[in-house]
Amino acid sequence: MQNKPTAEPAGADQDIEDLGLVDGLAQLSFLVQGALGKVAAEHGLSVVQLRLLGVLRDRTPGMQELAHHLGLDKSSMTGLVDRAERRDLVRRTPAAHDRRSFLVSITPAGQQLARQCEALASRRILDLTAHLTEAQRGHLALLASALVNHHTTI
Amino acid sequence: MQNKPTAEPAGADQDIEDLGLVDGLAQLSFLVQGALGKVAAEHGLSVVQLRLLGVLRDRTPGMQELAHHLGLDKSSMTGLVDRAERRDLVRRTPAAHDRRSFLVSITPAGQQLARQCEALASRRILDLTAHLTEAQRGHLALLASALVNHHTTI
DNA sequence: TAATTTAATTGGTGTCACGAACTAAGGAGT
DNA sequence: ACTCCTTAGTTCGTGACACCAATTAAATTA
Repeated sequence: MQNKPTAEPAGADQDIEDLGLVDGLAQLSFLVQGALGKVAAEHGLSVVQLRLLGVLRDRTPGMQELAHHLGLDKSSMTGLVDRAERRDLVRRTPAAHDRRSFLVSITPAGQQLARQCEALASRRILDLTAHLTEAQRGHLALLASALVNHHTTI
Repeated sequence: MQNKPTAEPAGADQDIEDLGLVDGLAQLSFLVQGALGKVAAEHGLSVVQLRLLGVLRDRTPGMQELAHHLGLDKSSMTGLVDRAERRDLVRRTPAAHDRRSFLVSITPAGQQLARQCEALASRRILDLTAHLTEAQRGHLALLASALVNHHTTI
């Protein structure tokens, strides 16, 4: 997931080693997570908190639902939301029809922070792709979207 | 980083929303990290440990160097290598020319575990891209490689 | 040799993740 | 109504991780 395997015959553009799909995506994900991590850190957040805010931009799910969406255990959510709530980034609202459950929503402060992080993240991720051509960036965006869409739709 | 922005005019293939480069890559990275996390978990590892083994497949760096490569603080490395060493996945060898430093290398057990995880990770990541065409997979691999190569070369 | 830099560790704090056990509320079935 | 079971969320205990600041020991420089 991290090494440079046997070099390919000859790179078309420059000396680009084809890492293969698996290593390529794995390492790409580390790069992106690193970038997001830095952005989050600059605002005193963790990647998970940042992701939480991102999720809540257009949703107001219950704890359970949120846990499922983030791929976390429900017990992990309690602490996550607790910490975010303590910073006034997020709010728990009693659900209308079920006195056991809460709806988690983002606060104005949370929205503002999220927007700041987004802007920064955009710049950082664009930096990551700075050496790609505009066409390549577009292509990459489409391929990533295609992949992601499929797996969030399901 | 997580929402579905304004839909594009009309998807070429199917109803693919273009998330844009930033959201697309961010969400893709979450998917990939999730997949790697599951693979690691199935073998009692964390993503970081798995990555550590990956790095050591073709390197024998010092602690410092390793920390830099993983983007971690040197103090984080001590614990990381400690835990891996405790499981006999990794070994500290005194460096030849500097009695302060150690070279970290992977053990046979570590290599074996790494290979198992690689195989599993390959399958899982291929599953992620199952609905892409072979050409798209190839393209994605090349774009990811181009991006990654640039940022590990620098 | 003395002063500085470097490699790594230690100790302290906080985040995050999980599983197991628990509380409280909703629903089923009788 | 009244058990029985499921569901939503929390609590508790444990461990991995990550950082910073401070420390030790070796190497380097002056």
